[in-house]
Amino acid sequence: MSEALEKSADDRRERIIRAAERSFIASGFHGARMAQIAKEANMSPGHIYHYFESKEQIIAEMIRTHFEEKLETLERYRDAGDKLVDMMIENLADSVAANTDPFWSTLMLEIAAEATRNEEIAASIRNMNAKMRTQVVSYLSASVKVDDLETRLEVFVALVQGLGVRNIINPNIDKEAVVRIAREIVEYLFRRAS
Amino acid sequence: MSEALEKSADDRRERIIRAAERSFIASGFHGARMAQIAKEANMSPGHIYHYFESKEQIIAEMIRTHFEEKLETLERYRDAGDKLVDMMIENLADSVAANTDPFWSTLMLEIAAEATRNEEIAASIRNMNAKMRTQVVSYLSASVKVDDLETRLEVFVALVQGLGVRNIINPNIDKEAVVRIAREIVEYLFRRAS
Amino acid sequence: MSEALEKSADDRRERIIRAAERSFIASGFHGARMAQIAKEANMSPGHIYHYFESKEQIIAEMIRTHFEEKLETLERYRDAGDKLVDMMIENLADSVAANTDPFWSTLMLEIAAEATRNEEIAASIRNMNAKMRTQVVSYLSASVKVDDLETRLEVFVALVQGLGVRNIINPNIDKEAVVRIAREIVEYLFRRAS
Amino acid sequence: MSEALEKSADDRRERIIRAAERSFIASGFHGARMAQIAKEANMSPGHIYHYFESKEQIIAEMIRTHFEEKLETLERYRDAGDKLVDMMIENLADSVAANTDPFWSTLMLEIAAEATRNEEIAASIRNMNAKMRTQVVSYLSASVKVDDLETRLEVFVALVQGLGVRNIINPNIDKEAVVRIAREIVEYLFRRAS
DNA sequence: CATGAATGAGCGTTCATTCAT
DNA sequence: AATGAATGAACGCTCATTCAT
Repeated sequence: MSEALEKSADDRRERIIRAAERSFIASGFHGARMAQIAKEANMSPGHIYHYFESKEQIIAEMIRTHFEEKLETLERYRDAGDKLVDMMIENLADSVAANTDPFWSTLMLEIAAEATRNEEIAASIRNMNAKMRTQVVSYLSASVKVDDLETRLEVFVALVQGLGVRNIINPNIDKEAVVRIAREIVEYLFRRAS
Repeated sequence: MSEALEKSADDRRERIIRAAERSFIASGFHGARMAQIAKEANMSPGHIYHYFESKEQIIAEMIRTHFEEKLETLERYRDAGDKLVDMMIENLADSVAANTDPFWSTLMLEIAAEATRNEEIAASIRNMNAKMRTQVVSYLSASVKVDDLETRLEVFVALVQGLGVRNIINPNIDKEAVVRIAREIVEYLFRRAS
Repeated sequence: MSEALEKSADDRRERIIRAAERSFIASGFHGARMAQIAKEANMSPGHIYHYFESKEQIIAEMIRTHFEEKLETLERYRDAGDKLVDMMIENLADSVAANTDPFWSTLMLEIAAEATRNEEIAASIRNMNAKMRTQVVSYLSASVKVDDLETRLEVFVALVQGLGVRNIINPNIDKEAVVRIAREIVEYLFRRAS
Repeated sequence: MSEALEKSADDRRERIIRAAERSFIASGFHGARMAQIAKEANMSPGHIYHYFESKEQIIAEMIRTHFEEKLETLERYRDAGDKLVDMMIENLADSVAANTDPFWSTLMLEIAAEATRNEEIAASIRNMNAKMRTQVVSYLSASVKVDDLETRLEVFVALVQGLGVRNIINPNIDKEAVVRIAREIVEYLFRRAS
């Protein structure tokens, strides 16, 4: 019973976070109203406070959840060995698609903007980003032998995330063409370099 | 006299926009209070409404002003001819520095986020961005003979702006190393391609 | 069985009232939360509503209980006869102590304040106070022969309860010295007068 | 101009405090709603916050104002010399009337109750009460030569304030008769003692 | 009988905007 | 033109009460 209840409580938290996410995407962290989130979560505003202490906490937890999911996604590259760059190139279309997804890119924008304002969240993001970077660098370093690997990775991530921002400003970019070019850049960054 | 007054009114609008910009950078579009903007502009809150109809309008106008300035900046590349890519490469350190400047990148984030919420602003941004793209493409097309030039330009801009976002999440990136790598990417995009 | 259940129900009501009393003393009528009362009563918040219709009703009943207990206490003076004033003087230290007890005086304050707001409670208090006064007057009239006995009693009660209020404002009063003086006032009120 | 403005601001604060006082008497500190206070003050809720930081601050300031007024009232006894006790006896009817005034006694109740909950206010009240006590003791000590003067004063104040509380519980007390008896108690406390 | 999850009205407070001067 | 006092709608959040189990 206790376990069932716990699961249920986790479900509720999950539901609230997902509802909040939708609201945040639609209205921004500040524009999203607790009433709106409650409605999205099929819940009364008051009840949300059984699971979260404040709107602020929901934002923080949603961000954490997002990064954790990203981190898990990286696991699939763990045992790629020297096929990692191949995989990256193969998956590049997916990566670009994911980053230019209007929902995700909007959310990333909100998160980054929040980080410039809220030091607690900034610290948490820096920390989680460092974990991800360390992980990917460790995977890559097996096959990519360059001393500026971290910088190259940062450039790669900047490119992909930058495409997300550009897609907001100009949604007409030819994604296929972009992927074609990006692929060659990845080759340059992680293959010709090795 | 009428002209003097008009000029004075423009000065006031300009002063308000600059004040708003500082406030927006410090607190975000939503977080900036009209009272704060008024103080920055050395003006009473009420008086701002002689020059702007709403905070929303100030935001819109500030964004427009920003893009206009960017557009003007591009003018200096007008007569570069086939030296344009050289110039871009030469100026890359400055471009990266400008885009990773916390003030500017924060503002860019706010602007992009606002565009996802406010269709009027989104349209205006798309329009001004198209102008800029057209201009740069026309400059570049003289020396860079590729059929996917627009896409390459988009990739370049994504990279540089992406570095701005990354710099918020990870302010420790080695900018010199980044510029070194970015330079080679620009070479690849616009030179080897030619 | 029905009787056992009834008794049990009364026990529960009693337990709730005691729990409420503790909460009211700690936080005031308004400040005490139903959740807090429920916790004190080792009961779920919802279950309290099987025994009381509302928080308001708990307050009313708690006040009634208090006065009933006071009334019962007075019984011990019933057969004092002409020793009653002696007893009052003897017990004065205890009376002062009881009235300056922070718990009781806080509660008295809350009750009096509530009476100024809630006519139903005010009426109930007036009624129970009248009963007490009648009782004490009847006991006293045996030995104290004055025509303004009721007034003298009221003055006495005012003094003792007033000490309770003063003790909140100035907790450093020398209670022994106060009792010494109060004793002489009681003598004056009920003895020299006789 | 600056002085006129300042005066006006003080007027507003005064008006708010008076409005709050009426609301507090009617509904208690907690029961009184800012909207109600605003209405009483002929002001919008928002505007109150130009003059006070919070409801809490209004309460604190109202209490302070009250004590200051009381303190000023005491000034008239400053030069009474050995006529002071005569004056006290003469003014007793007024003192009792003032203390049994439903508005004042209700407010005193709220203040005392608040002091049991809010240490900041408790400290402020203790402090202001000490000032008043010191002042009256200094006036009285000229003519009343007893070593327990402070205690006697405390007993006197307890009696008069206690009558205020009693008057809430039993509004039918014969005030004239009470004053007659109280007068003799005052004589006993401050005259026979000398 | 008993729980505690769930509700939603209503609170104190903020702030873009308006208005009197 | 210019001020800043004034407005009031709307927010995040609380908590007495109800309801599903």
